Amino acid sequence: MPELPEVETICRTVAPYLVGRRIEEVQVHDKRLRRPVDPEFHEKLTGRRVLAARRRGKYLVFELDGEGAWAVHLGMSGRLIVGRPPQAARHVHVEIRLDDGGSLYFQDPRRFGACFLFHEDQDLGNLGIEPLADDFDEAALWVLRTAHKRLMIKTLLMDQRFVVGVGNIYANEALHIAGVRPTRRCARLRRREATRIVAAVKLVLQRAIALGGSSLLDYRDANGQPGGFQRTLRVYGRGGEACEVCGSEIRARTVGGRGTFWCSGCQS
DNA sequence: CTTTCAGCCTGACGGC
DNA sequence: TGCCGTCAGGCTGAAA
Repeated sequence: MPELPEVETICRTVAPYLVGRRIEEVQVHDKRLRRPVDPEFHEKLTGRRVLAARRRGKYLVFELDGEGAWAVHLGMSGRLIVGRPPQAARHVHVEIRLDDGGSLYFQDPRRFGACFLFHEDQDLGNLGIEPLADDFDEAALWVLRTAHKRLMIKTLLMDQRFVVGVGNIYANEALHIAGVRPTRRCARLRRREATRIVAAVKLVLQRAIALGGSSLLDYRDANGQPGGFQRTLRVYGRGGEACEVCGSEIRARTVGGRGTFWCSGCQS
């Protein structure tokens, strides 16, 4: 499930293959993504040169010569694969050939992803603060919590309009590190806790990027998960187990339709 | 305006 | 072995 660290890692690993290259050929095999692929996508992309690769929230953005940029969202199950076609060639929806003979494949079994051309970043939607940027600090989180006092803190962290890139897994993990229950209403947050949450979000994302860097490019892993990351999970998916920090039981419930986990001992 | 929630989709997994 | 039901999750758009 690509969240910020996975998208960041993919961005870094794909960039050397794409940046500077001209797109020679585009084949769209299946337009039926979450956001249907523009019928003219292949015409509009063919012949363009990729000038840069960057990430905005969970979007990969490839700057192109001429007007506009190309965005890829991986949804739940999307992958970008460079080099050879994926071993299981099913669900490869977009295939791109570059001027150096290289290829890029967009594969997405669940088709929750997106692949489109756009002009301004705001066309990507109303996206919030980048959590790893300096402007995501205690003061920024405090402003958000004050504007949305009734929301649960986990819901706030996961809402892309407020903070981008933090998905379900990292929201759960960050709040465990911060010692704050996911169900806590923003109104009842203390300033000190906001500080801890900011630090925990940054920590968990940076740690995941560090772990994700090695195993993403070849995608041998059946799930495309960054190697080693799952072993570091402290609460996610561990409902009923004992917390490794304090031994208390890890609780589980649904918050906003998402699996939510916290330690009954070290999160208050 | 804000907040909630069903629905999109396939693969994995458990039960029988 | 295989069939069936359930669940997972990011995001959208409609409803409350």
